[in-house]
Amino acid sequence: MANRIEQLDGVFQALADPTRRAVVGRLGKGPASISDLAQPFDMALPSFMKHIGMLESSGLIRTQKTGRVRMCSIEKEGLRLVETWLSAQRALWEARTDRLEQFVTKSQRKGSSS
Amino acid sequence: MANRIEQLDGVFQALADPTRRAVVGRLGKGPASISDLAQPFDMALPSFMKHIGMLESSGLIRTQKTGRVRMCSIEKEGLRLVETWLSAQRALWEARTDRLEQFVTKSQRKGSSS
DNA sequence: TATTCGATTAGCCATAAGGCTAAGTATCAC
DNA sequence: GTGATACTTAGCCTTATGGCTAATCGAATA
Repeated sequence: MANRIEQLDGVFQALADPTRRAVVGRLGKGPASISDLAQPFDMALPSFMKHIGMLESSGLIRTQKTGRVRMCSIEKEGLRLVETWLSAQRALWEARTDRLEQFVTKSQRKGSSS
Repeated sequence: MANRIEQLDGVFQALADPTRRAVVGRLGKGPASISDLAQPFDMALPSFMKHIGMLESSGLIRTQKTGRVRMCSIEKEGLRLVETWLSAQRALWEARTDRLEQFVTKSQRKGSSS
């Protein structure tokens, strides 16, 4: 599973657009069809479809076509990747909070101000 | 604070690149100069500087020049934005886990894998 | 069966991203 | 004050992103 890292690229990239984050937010409340999802956005359908495509290929959502309707739902594992990465970062910087704290405390004794 | 949303664009965009995530990871362990940070990457300095620029303008890192050296450090508030957004999403989908669970279970019978 | 409706494909366009080289600026070390 | 060091600026290139229109395809429906 070395491609976890590459998948993170896609997930973050997908989340870097407000339309796509809104879609993720909407799908967080429950599945919806493409046109349901597209309706709030002032955008041509093909443009919107590109967003859906990026969300799906990044693994943030899942879609399935039934008849002529394509239903979309959230894929929890997508956001979980982000959570995992984020936890790792937090772990890093919290591991050195003590040292930093000491440094800052020392510095403030000499320089004061805020 | 309506621009929180726009700032999220930048933060996610910044994190969508492995070089930049690596820099964030490195800075999580402590501050470093530009050339220290650049050294592990096989990339011309100006290219690397663009990454630093994006990280800084997104609010993920802070930099400060002293003499001819520019020191970079992590800006915790940047990643905190992501954490906040992520919590909001989790809150959404956990509020309806039961219904989702049923839908997902059905859908997964047909597709998905890995 | 003819229409309409939901989605898709194909192509175009402008801008941004991510890389490069070459040349410039400002310290710092001699 | 010469030269090395650490960035910075300017400009170029290629590919990706995010938008559009027009035309197509396959269900559903009248």
